[in-house]
Amino acid sequence: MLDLAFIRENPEVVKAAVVNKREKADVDAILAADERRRALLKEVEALRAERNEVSKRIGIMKKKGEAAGDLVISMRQVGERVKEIETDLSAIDAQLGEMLLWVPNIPACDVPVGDEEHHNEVVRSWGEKGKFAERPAPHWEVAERLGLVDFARGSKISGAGFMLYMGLGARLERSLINFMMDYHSEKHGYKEVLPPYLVTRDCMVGTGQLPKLEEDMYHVGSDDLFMIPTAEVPVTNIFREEILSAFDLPVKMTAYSGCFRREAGSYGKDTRGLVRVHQFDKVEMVKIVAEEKSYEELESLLRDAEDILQALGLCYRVIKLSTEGLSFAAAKCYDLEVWAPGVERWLEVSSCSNFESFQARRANIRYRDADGKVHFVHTLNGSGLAMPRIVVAILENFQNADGSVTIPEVLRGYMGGISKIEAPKGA
RNA sequence: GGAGGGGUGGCUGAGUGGUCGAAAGCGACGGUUUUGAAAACCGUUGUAGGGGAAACCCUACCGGGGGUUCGAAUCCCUCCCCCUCCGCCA
Repeated sequence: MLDLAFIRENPEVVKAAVVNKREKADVDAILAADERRRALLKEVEALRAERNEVSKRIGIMKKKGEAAGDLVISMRQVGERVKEIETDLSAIDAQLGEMLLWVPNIPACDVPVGDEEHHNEVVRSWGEKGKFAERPAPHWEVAERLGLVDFARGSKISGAGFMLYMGLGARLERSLINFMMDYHSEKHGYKEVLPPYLVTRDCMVGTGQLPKLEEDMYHVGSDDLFMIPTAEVPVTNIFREEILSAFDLPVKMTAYSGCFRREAGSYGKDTRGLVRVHQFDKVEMVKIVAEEKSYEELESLLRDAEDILQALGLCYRVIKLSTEGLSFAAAKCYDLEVWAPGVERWLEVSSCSNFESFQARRANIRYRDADGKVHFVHTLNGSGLAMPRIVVAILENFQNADGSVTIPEVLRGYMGGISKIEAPKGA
């Protein structure tokens, strides 16, 4: 959410953000509602001031045993008028609040304007695309041959897009989670968190998934709870409605969670394999920082995510997203894309974003500086990383001519010491 | 799920219709004193919105929402959360 006073004073900046992000918020309607709201407020506050003052006098008169009937009657009328205005005011407040929830964050000034295809920027890349004698098999073939994922039975249990990992496939997934969690908590100094997977509507509004993305979310109607699409939601909302001390900042947290996405409207794209699924595992990093530090913290967050890819020995590139690629809530975002030779594509495995105070305003997360002044925090998060596509990259990059897959060295301790996944005997 | 008890400022906690944004204590901050510190003493100490050039003024907020009343932290309704006991359960 943007500061209403900021919108009032910089309507052109906000309108440009709406256009550049291809959003639909009506800034002029917001300004009109804001003006109307302030006029009503002025009126009702004057009436309330009068009523407060006279009511005080009535109390004193009654205590002395004096009659106050006339004053009571006239205040009854004032009260009725107050109630009328309050009704109008709460209608306009609700309307204004709803409109504000649809205003996107403003892209940072160094974010390229335009569509993703032409204006995303490759910032750097790391590693080499592996060389293969012939085109490597896509991961679903590797996974099936080695008995790592049972796609058919996953669909039988839960429908298309739900994965059933088996044997060493399940072990590989768990190893990756543990490896990443250990790395971020031990080497990068993040506090480990294990959050709930179901959150309230307020949390979803707080981090900006709602109202815009409601149809992409799994919703438990009987309790009005949402399955989290990312651990970002519960973890960022840990400090919702709180005022932190400047001395507690930066807060750095890392969390593993299942992530649940309906992916409505994306049928037909990436329907095979592990690239786009309804439920997946992800290790997330969240930072809560003072505003002057947030861009610095974004760069270090990005490096923390890159470290994982480098440790796994996977070739990747860093993309700075253009305005149209930015999510609704982000001011700036880097994507990490890993090379997958079997599907011959770069796959997004992390988004590292700075939300500035956008989420903090929605979730009301603030901090008190050394002088006692209260400010909104800046929030950031980044995947560190999303599992399924890392499994894709491992299976496709590290497959051998004999059909086996070599396990990256950093995972071997987590995999019970084995260095290769081989086809089950007799298969 | 049932029965009972609670939710008040950074914390503890008083307040059951009127001058209460809220006693008291603790903590924090500033000052006096001290070589320095502690103690003692004095003072300050919530958030947000609106108005104003400013000093400052007004309004709202005692878990959330609604109601009664001239007036609500206080009475009523409703929802949420916490505690105790019972039930159920991985």
